[in-house]
Amino acid sequence: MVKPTSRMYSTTTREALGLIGQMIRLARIERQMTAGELAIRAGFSRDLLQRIERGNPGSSIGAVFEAATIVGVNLFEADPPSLMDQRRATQGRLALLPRRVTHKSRKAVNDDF
Amino acid sequence: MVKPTSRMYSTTTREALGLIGQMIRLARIERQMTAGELAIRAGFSRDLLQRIERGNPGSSIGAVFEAATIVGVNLFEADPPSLMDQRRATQGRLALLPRRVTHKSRKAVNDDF
DNA sequence: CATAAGTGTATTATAAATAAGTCATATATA
DNA sequence: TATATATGACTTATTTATAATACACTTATG
Repeated sequence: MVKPTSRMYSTTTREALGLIGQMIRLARIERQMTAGELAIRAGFSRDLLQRIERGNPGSSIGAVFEAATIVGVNLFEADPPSLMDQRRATQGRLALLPRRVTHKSRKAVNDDF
Repeated sequence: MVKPTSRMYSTTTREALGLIGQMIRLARIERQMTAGELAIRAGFSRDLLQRIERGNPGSSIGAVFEAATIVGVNLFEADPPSLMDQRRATQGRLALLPRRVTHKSRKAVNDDF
């Protein structure tokens, strides 16, 4: 069974999506690429690219990131090489935590951080 | 007609997705939230959250951003309030370009930037 | 030790995203 | 002005993502 869906998105999410779409579009135009060209290079349809540039929340994140990468919009970091470093650092922090957090501790927990 | 699909993703895209997934998972655990709790708050299934944390490229970008927002993983900017500013700035730059770039100029173009 | 809770993984149906195509419109160029 | 090209919007067929559910396994707590 599946709900009728029609999901809700926070303002932050919608703004972020609108922003990334605009950035992709701007970068594409600056590079003199047509929507069709970018779509082909990214490996998907022009239709999808247009939805991405419009900030459609349902687009697959892989497609969005792929388009962004091609036109040179850097995700997260202005500095691409740091991506792997960040990944490793994150992995390190995860390793410090208990192997599996299966249970929520019922002892008093200071939850504010 | 629809292609057999099975899309290809660049290394950069796959790394970025893995990173964002890890960051969400880490932030969630640090906040003592279970996967089920975060999924409910985000408005989708635990199944989807787990795919997101695993870096699945097919997940909808709206769902990923929503989860990230809830656990406090900031996209693009460390500074949330700047999001709207960025949006406006981008819109400003777009306004400077010809209303519609329908044609690729055939005059010599310096394409390197 | 028994119980409760969380995770990881798999399965199945259904809803949604996507590809492909078409058409109207706008714009740059000749 | 005529032509070629790009965009935006829409439609339809199909693929894919998603929700719901279930089960084994692990860990914390009583």
